[in-house]
Amino acid sequence: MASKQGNKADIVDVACRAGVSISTVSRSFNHPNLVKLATRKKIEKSVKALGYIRNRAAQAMHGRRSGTIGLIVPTIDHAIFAEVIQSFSDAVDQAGFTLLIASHGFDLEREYAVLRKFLEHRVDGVALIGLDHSEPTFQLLDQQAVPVISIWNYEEDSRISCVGAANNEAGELAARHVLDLGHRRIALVFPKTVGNDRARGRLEGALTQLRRQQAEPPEAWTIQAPYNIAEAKEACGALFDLPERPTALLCGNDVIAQGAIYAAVQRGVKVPEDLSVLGIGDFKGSKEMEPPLTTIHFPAEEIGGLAGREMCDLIAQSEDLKSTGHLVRKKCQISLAERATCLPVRRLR
Amino acid sequence: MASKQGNKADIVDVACRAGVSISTVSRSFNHPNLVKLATRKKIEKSVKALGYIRNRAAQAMHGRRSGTIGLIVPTIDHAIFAEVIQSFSDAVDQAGFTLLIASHGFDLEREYAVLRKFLEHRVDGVALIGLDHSEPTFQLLDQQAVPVISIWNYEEDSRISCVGAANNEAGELAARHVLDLGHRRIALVFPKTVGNDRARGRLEGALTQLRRQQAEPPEAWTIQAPYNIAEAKEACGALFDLPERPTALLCGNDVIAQGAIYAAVQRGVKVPEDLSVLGIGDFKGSKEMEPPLTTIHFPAEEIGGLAGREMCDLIAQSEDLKSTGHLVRKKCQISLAERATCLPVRRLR
DNA sequence: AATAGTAATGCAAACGTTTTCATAAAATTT
DNA sequence: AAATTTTATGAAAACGTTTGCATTACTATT
Repeated sequence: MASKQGNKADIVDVACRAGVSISTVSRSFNHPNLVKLATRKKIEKSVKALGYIRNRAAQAMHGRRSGTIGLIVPTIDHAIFAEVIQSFSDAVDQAGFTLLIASHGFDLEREYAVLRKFLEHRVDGVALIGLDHSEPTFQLLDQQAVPVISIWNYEEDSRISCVGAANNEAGELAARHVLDLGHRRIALVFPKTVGNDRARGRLEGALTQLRRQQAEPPEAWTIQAPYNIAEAKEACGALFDLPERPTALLCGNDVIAQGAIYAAVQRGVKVPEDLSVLGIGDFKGSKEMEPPLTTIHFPAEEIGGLAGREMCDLIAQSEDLKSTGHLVRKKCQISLAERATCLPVRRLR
Repeated sequence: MASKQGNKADIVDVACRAGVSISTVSRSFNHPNLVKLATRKKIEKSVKALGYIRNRAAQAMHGRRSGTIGLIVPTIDHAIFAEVIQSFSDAVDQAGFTLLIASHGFDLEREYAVLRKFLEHRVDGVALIGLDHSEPTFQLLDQQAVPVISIWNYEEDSRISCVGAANNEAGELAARHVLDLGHRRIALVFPKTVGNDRARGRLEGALTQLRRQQAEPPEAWTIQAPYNIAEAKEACGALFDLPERPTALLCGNDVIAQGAIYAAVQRGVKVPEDLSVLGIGDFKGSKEMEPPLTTIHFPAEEIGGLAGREMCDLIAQSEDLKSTGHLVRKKCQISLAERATCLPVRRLR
């Protein structure tokens, strides 16, 4: 009766009921080979009967790991991150970790606050999206010496370990493709780049490439839109309503591209005949769109999984603290996914 | 020097450096009004200097709350849940909680395992999606007497507290609409319903309504497709290739509807002229599609936010344990979002 | 049968906090 | 100026584990 009363069972209760000491109970969990099979059985029975659940908080207090990993993302509510979060989650889950997730809404100050909160919970490791973080964030990470990994971006001189792709390459690749198709009248739709190095890298890469070929777009053709269909559609609509229309549109990601295509359809602008549209990201469903979206493929699942496993490794290493603490960087390959929304320019008109 | 050495600062270190006892330091965090301003300043300075971060694990051990809430979802990688997860996260975040998230991939056994793991971490509350859970899950919840809430479904006789909408009503509403438009040749595309009461409710609601009007679809017209564009597109494509084609398509959610529309476009089947398509869910972007998707609106954000706040309330109540522990149920209203993918049947042909 | 070695267990200290109770100092009342 | 109340602080017990060390109970060796 007393056990049912919400006063949850305790290792002491388990020990009593099994007629052994608490040390033995603890050992039977952590080093089963050190306790006799018969005793283990007794303990197990007692655990079952009492509905005992171990208290990780108490374990964590012992300098043991908390068994948690903190993941801080700009937003959960997004095709972009959902996939990478899922695969990261699966990877660390497999290693027995529990995931703490928080979002900061692209606000680097909130990111810092969340990091602090995670540190209070004594997470064994921290994963961040991208490499753009506030100075206090870097310092805190450094000072607390917590294993940390950045997901999504690759940079050879990154300040922290990273697993991801080179966003500027994605931008270049995208620009090169439409350029190769003969386009010169090219417009750009990208989100705000402050605190978002993914977008910045892509934009810069694209711009570099365009400049190299004397095809830099006029100011009216480089517009801003956040990563959401509604606003992207609206922004692109305005672009299409301009007296001069580009022949190709480079979009910051696939969501923007989708918005752009909807805006085009709405106006009777035919994609790809009247307008080539290129996305970046290759989100789920982009391949199935009609027409299928030409885009730059990012191996989101691979990145998330790799990052998750790397995170676990980093944590394992930090355990035997002889670790030299050097950074690890993994670059994942991106590639052009040529589908149906881009056409050579000569076929136009 | 000793402080920088990874041997992280401790409340004792803080106390020493500030020249006060640890009790005072602890108090200055938890009951600031009980300690003199000057002392508090000293402590604060010491905290800053040492880079001290409180240890919630140690706090949690004291019977205090861990400050965490566990959220268990079928999958993160989904338009459906992303939105509700985000708003739930925001709500509990605002109350100072940290969110533990795990997914079970629509596997109720894994759900149980995850729940156990969360309980080991002594989460202050647990949120689940839907009301379909394994018996052991319910028992564990009950026995551990942890505040729990179910998100997404409303049922008046639910076994646990819930915040959500009535999925069968959504199904009925959807069916009624196409019926009202004069359709009789109606096909159904829904995901597997085992362990997914959202889908089951919707399907049953739709079927009930259709039967009521003698419009139950033939077996070949009730097909299965998971919640993902690629497979939905394929399944619907097969449906369209049948000798007889329905005039209306009821989809289990908006993702399936989108897949269906792509399959239609691919085959030159015009939506809505040749085929009316109705989604359920009203995901982000559904309104912006071309043509804009007619669907059943689910207030995902409202549900997530409400659930988050309710979760916090539940936790607060469980604190003063005089709480009678009665369930709370909140029903959110769904509604038909009439847009452009459904047309009255007489206009066909 | 005595001895050494090993396997299984228990005792008690530690982990980093919070909190109750006691005490000292300051402010208020008489 | 003494007595009382209030405010600020400290000492120590508690929370639920793990683990090093000590002890006891077996097994194998001589």
